[in-house]
Amino acid sequence: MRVLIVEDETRLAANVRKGLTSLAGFAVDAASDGEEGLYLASEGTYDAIVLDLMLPKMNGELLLRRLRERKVSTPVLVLTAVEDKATVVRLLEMGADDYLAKPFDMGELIARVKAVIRRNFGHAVSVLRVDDLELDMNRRQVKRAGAPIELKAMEYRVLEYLMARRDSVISKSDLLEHLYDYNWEKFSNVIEVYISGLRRKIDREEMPKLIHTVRGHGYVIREEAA
Amino acid sequence: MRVLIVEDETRLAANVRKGLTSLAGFAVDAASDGEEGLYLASEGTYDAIVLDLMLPKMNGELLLRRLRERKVSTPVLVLTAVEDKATVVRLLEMGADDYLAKPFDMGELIARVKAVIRRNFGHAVSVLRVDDLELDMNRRQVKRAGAPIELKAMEYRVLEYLMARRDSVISKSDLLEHLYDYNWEKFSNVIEVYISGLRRKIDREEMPKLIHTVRGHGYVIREEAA
DNA sequence: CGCGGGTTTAAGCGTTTGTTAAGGATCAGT
DNA sequence: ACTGATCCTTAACAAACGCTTAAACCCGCG
Repeated sequence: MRVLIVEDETRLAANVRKGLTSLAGFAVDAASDGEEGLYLASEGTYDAIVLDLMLPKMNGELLLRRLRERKVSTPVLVLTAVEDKATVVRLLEMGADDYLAKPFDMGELIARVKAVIRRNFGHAVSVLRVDDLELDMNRRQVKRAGAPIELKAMEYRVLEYLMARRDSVISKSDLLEHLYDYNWEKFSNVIEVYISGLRRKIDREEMPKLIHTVRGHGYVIREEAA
Repeated sequence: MRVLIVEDETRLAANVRKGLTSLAGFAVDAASDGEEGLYLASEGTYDAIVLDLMLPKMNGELLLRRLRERKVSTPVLVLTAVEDKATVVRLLEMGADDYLAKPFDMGELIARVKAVIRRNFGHAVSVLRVDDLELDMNRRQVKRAGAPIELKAMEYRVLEYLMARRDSVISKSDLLEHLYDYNWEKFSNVIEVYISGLRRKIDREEMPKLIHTVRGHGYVIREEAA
């Protein structure tokens, strides 16, 4: 998962970034003012945006409006300085997905960000399931047929993204975009290496294969029907 | 997707082409001077244009102006040699969609190109339907009568193009133009081969035929009325 | 400063795909 | 029905693609 933070207080932004990367395993980009934030957010490659309201150059409310005008539907979690009912209602109507009053607890922020992402992908619960394979997004734990499986951080992230979009074919560049920060891609076969590792651990021996490659397109995770 | 590069440094152009084709899977044409660039761009068949400012015969700024005068709205990403605020602002007002200062990271260029294309398309409807045949552009999945169908990359692209223009007769050269780079005047029967493959998978047995050939003109995909 | 895990790059190898080519089938005009 | 043109299908092969393994790299920690 890839998250954008739009926040001018660099101290706070650094904390949030640290929390989201180390605790949630997300790729995080940060923008320090409204214009840069809108610019990055417009690319539409993020799975969620954490948006402060008080910002230089363009305030968060305007940013959100512009973003929705541009038909970017990335879920947005708003950080408000004070509990201002009217503002909050307006923001939610404008397309914000959740809000959090400062000062907030880091654990709660992480939980909320995960929640909006989950909702956006269309499942309310935090356990993703495909056949007898399950992935608990909160505990960061994976099981196949009840047996726990140890994954490296990157393997987990690849699997999580594939499972969040089960039944859809995900291209390698799509995966790269959502697993790494920075706005660029790599000439590399990392993804293939991780897929290889995942298969060794998940689709082993005589079990039905869940990770399928669609040559020329990408990968899907799905239970084989026919 | 089809992208035009207007750049006189052939070395750079070759790199960009390689990146866009191999990583993003786009078809790429290149023009080495402004006049040729404007000529090709005016055809309006591109999904994005990468435009250098310093060019022989006609500079990029003029090219962009002419292009917009002609009401061609293809998104344009400008490559500037130096970070010159005034120029950049003028270009953006003139209808450029993004810019990148040289030297740039290849991955970043690719990401930006994809971003402008995404923005331009909005989140258009992504599932095409003809009778009981459906093609989901997001999932890259094709079904007939509910049953999923496996297609090769090229077969998929042919089908996608035909379905996007359902009910109109598409000539073979039209298909070739959209599936390959510009300089494709070779005699070839590739299209016939793909159509053959598609029929075997889609119009099978006793199902009503959806892919029709119009002798001397091309192919149509439509549900047979009479 | 070296160790160790995780991450990334690089290279070899087997498989699939894109493309060409050739022969058969079908169509339209005579 | 004959003929030339157009289209369909199959087979073949080089190139592209994806998988795997091993080695290089990186970074935190002792």
